[in-house]
Amino acid sequence: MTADERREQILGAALVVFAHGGYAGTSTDQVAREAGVSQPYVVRLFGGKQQLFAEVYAQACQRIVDSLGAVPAGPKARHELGEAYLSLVTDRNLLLLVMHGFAAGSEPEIARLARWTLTEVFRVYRERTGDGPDEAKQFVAQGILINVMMASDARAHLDGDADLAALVDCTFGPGLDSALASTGQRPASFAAHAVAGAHR
Amino acid sequence: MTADERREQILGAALVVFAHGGYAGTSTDQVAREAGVSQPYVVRLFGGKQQLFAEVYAQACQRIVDSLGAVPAGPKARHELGEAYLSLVTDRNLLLLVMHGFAAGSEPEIARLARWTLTEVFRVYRERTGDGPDEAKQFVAQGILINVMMASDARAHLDGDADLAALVDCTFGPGLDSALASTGQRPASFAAHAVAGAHR
DNA sequence: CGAGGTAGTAATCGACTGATAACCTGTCGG
DNA sequence: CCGACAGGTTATCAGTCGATTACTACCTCG
Repeated sequence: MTADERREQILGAALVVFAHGGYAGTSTDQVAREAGVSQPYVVRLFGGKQQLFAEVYAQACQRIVDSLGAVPAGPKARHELGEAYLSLVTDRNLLLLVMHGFAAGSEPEIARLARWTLTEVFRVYRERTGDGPDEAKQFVAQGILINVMMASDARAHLDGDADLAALVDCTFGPGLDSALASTGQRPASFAAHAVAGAHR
Repeated sequence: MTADERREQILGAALVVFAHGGYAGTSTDQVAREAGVSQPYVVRLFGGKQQLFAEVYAQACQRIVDSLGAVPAGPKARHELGEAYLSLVTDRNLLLLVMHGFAAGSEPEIARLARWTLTEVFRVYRERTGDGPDEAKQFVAQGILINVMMASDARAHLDGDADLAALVDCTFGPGLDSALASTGQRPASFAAHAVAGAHR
């Protein structure tokens, strides 16, 4: 296997384990085992744990921005951007990783990427829909709320809590269940997508 | 010093360092040094690192819910709840800790507290204002957006980025700067507040 | 064949971490 | 004075982690 392919494979593995444990809570050895390679190789390929995390996080942010950016402008853009986002958060690993990034305000580079992602989503929404800043802000806020609800696994704990159920109900609008029907942890298409994205 | 006083003092110190590094990224020794005691004492007082974090996190969630819960019902409730929240996030440590909790969906107990906090804010908002679920959801979403913007330090990075500036502008409504005028990292009143809150 | 580059691994190390055990110290009732 | 308990420390340990070094297997081109 070429080094580029390995890189993308390890990035995929790192997404899974970093999403679960965050940066500090995950060892390079866990990443290596998930990817099926040795731990020193992971370190050498990426130059260190920090750089590995930064690459994984940057790739995740890029995926979000790319996915929303692919929606064309027009009267249906509002609806399609919502659908695109719901389809993104179907990947729980992506979602959890983004959350970890939001909490890592201590690391300047990660915080920068977090700001960039928020700003891009805001900008793309305005550009594609023609809406004003307030509507765009509400789109972003709603997206983050969805993230938090998914991260804390709210949909699996509605039992007996009518308030939580009401919050979940109106957070995920209609058309949610269609998007979440296929909640496979890691979409089979991702590895292929990542490899295809490699530059060679 | 009484053990109860020490407990509250250490909880305050733990809030600061956990907010910065998260659970896994913070050692019990860092907590101990911040509190001015020895590391084994921290471990023994709380029974372990996990229990310490759980207590700190629970206290933080409680502070949020209590603060919003203190707002009386009435026509001005909408505005006062917003003000109360803005005043809460003035404490960057509280905010960052909550973010870390949102990202820690792996730990069931932390995720439970996160859900509980979201639900309580949602419930209290509806009860105090009489608004419907959609308005309450938007309040919650806006609150989390504020968290994320503060955590990623967006207000300090507006330079040259008109989109980010627009997002920040309409995220923090008017009356923000009054609330943030005193953005000391750790309000001087907090330590006293914590100690005063001890049950003795 | 053999030189050289590419893709990896095994072995190992120093630093750090959470936890435990044993010990110290002031104070207060009898 | 003295036991005893609450508050707190020093010393220490076993495990884990990120990183480095040195090695190996394989391919490819002259």
